[in-house]
Amino acid sequence: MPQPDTGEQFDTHEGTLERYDPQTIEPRWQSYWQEHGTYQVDNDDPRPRAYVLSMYPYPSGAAHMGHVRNYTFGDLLTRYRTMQGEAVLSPMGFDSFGLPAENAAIRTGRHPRGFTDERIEELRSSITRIGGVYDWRREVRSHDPAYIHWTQWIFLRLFAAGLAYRGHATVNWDPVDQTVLANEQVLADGTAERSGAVVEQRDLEQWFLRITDYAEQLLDDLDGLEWPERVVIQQRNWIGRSEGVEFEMAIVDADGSHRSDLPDGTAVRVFTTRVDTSFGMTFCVLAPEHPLVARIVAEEYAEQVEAFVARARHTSEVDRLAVEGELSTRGCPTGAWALNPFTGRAVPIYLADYVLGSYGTGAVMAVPGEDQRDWDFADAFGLEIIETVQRPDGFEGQAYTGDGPHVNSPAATEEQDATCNLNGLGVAEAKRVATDHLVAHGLGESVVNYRLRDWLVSRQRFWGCPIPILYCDSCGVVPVPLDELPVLAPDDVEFTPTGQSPLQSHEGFLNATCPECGGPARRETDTLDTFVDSSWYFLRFCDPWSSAAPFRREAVESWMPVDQYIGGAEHAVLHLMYARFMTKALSDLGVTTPDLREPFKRLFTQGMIRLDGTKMSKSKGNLVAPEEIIDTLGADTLRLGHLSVKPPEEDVDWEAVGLEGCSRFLNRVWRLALPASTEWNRHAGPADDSLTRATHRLIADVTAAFDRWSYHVAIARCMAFVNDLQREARSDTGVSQESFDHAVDTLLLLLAPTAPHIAAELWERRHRGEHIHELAWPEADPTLLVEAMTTLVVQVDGKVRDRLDVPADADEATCTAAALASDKVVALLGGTEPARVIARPPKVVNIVTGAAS
RNA sequence: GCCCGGGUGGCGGAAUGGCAGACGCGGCGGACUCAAAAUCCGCUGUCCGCAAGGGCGUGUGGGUUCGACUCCCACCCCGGGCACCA
Repeated sequence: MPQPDTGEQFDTHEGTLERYDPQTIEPRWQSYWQEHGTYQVDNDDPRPRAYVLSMYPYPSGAAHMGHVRNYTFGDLLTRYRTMQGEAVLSPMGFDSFGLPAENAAIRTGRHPRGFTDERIEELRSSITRIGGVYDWRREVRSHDPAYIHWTQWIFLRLFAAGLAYRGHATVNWDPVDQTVLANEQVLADGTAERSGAVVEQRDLEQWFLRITDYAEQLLDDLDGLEWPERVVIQQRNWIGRSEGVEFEMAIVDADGSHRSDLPDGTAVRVFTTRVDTSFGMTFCVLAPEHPLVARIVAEEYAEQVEAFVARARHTSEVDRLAVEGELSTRGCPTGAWALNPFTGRAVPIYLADYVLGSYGTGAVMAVPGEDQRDWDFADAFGLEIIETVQRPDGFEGQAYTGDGPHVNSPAATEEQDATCNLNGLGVAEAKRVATDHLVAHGLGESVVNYRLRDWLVSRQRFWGCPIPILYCDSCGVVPVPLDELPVLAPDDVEFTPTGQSPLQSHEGFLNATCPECGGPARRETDTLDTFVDSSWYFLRFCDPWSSAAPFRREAVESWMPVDQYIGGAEHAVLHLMYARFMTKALSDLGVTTPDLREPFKRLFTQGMIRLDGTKMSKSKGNLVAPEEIIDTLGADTLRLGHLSVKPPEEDVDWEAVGLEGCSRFLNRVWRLALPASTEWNRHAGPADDSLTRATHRLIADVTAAFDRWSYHVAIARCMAFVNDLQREARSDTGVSQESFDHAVDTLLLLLAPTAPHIAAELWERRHRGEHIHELAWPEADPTLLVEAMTTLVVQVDGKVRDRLDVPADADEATCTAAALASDKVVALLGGTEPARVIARPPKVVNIVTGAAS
């Protein structure tokens, strides 16, 4: 039994209790955890392993509230699971390449490294002051030469495997940040996710990673992840799997005969998901950039088509997406015809800007009867509409996309009937028959298309990982030899206001020797998207000391996959998709193990912090500075504020965070737990049964709430417990010393993950130097969770009319008898017999009178 | 348009078919104090009532059930995602 410690560790002046002062206790414990390596884990740790990871931050200087929220969840989980006996890998690092530092360099002329290093130190200090505990020995920074080395090594492995390639494509150009962007970095409205600039389209030669090779796996493996459904759906949407059929349509004359000006077999390939509606195809549409356009266009339309194609090319993606435009101006006839293989009839070929050259085959068959967009186009150009699916009764729309029996297919001739008759079939069955028909006649085949495009990774920026590639006049594209890595950007660079990367004009960097022929070569000046850095950092954390490889395979095997990943939902598609791709690719390349297919087993996405409805993030600055709150109320109060305000996955308005209540609560805990406190009426008598039971109930409730991430409920339970305990310990009867101490100690253990500093301080004072975070999480005694008496709710016709105390093990007869004996029930029944009595002992008895019905 | 969330006091929210509103904020009243702060005690969904007590109440309308914030159907509103992807 711990005795109240009135020793030398602190002073109590006569009658004055030492005040709770987070300013003195918080730094003390932060140093303690760091110096004692409380949260350092080694790769040969014998305890069961857990990997808890918060997304590593871009170093933007002092932490903002979003960081606080993010890292509080990760930190409490690390502490909680450690108390549960696990070796928790809890690393931290910095995503330290990126444009803010480069833009600052352009503004000030100062090298981004110094700027970045300073901000890393500021952020590290902030994170420490929140009480976040990490194994800092494992820190990684994207801009460290060692990290650059292995990022480049990975890139070269991907290159050797054909997963990194240089290709020509129409790409997104950000005129403000002066670089190309990946599709994922462009918002739906055509603006850049980072800079907000309207993105332009440019045809450029760029570096890509072949993420599309993994489209199917990226989709299928989503099923095995314990991720928020919302994020899984976003990834599914982004991958955009679409099953359909591709088939060829011969280019013919209007009467269906061979076109003598074209070589035999000239055909356009179309992709459709509705091959069952092919009999309703009345025209066909090509993307303006379709390679066949110039060859098939009829002479009398040549000028018109040329103008249309030129306009489409110069129209930005934004405008092309502006649906409001007149449909008739968005399409253009070509005068060419294609043969519908189902009907044997020729249909006119049109161009339309809404058909994308980069999706499917860049050409579609148009079935206005069953596709609204085709209907609109047919309407605008006066084209024929054939319905091929029977409309349900009362259908009033135009195109019909629902199910129903097929009609009008085939079109009348007996000859067609014999090969492919869809009439009467439902959509699914008709698709099967039509597909079989095409395949049997060698006209087409089933295909799966994805919306996902390859990941564009080159950036025309200085402050990123250089792409380790050389261009030699005689040997072409040559990878930098592995033993020459890392390729580092030079320090003697000048940043010009034009925004152009200084690498592009730095002779010392540009000129190199071709490792293959020994001749002169030019260095690649583009750097990698910073999402490449962050697509493997979680692997490096497993073994950041490795110098012969990015990490040792055994180390990764022993920690991966991440058990709990924590971060913002804004990365739902970007970072999380890239990291999944990289994990699969590295597994296939043998860099990791064959069974490591997914990096993050469980994902938690916490809500954003808003102030006056606006997002508080790195781009909007520190609208409320966490440091100011730490300086006044303390980090523990700030942590509790974040935890108690709302369910963690929801967005939070800063105004809703109740810091005062949390601060008051911690002050109460302080006075309750301070050994010298004389405020409480404690006696030496036997243990107080009801308090002991309440304490065990608290353990059970808080643990259950933790396990379902209901931290706001866990804290509410602790607050209620403190209120009750205070009331009892202030009463004339008081509480037993033994039960009181058990209650307070338990409370401190339960608060150790959420309010770590105050819990550590009070525990040390109560237990002469013991360290709470090295102790085990308390366990509730199940026998004490069973109450002797319980409240029986008595309902009459479903309405609560009385509450009775009954033994917890009361049987049905007892409960029913007690309920029927209740004065209120007797009065309500007024002597009549109840029609029915439903008893669910010992919780509820519902008495049904005949009167209600 | 499609897909996901969500709608409960003045506010944030709690309640996994069985006591709606735990806990916190705010508000009102009181104790302590010369006074204030801090702390403590009480009240605080709404309507009727002097009171005892009762009516109503979880976006709307139906349904299932002895019993619905909870399950089912339809709808309205808010937030987010996707959207010429053929």
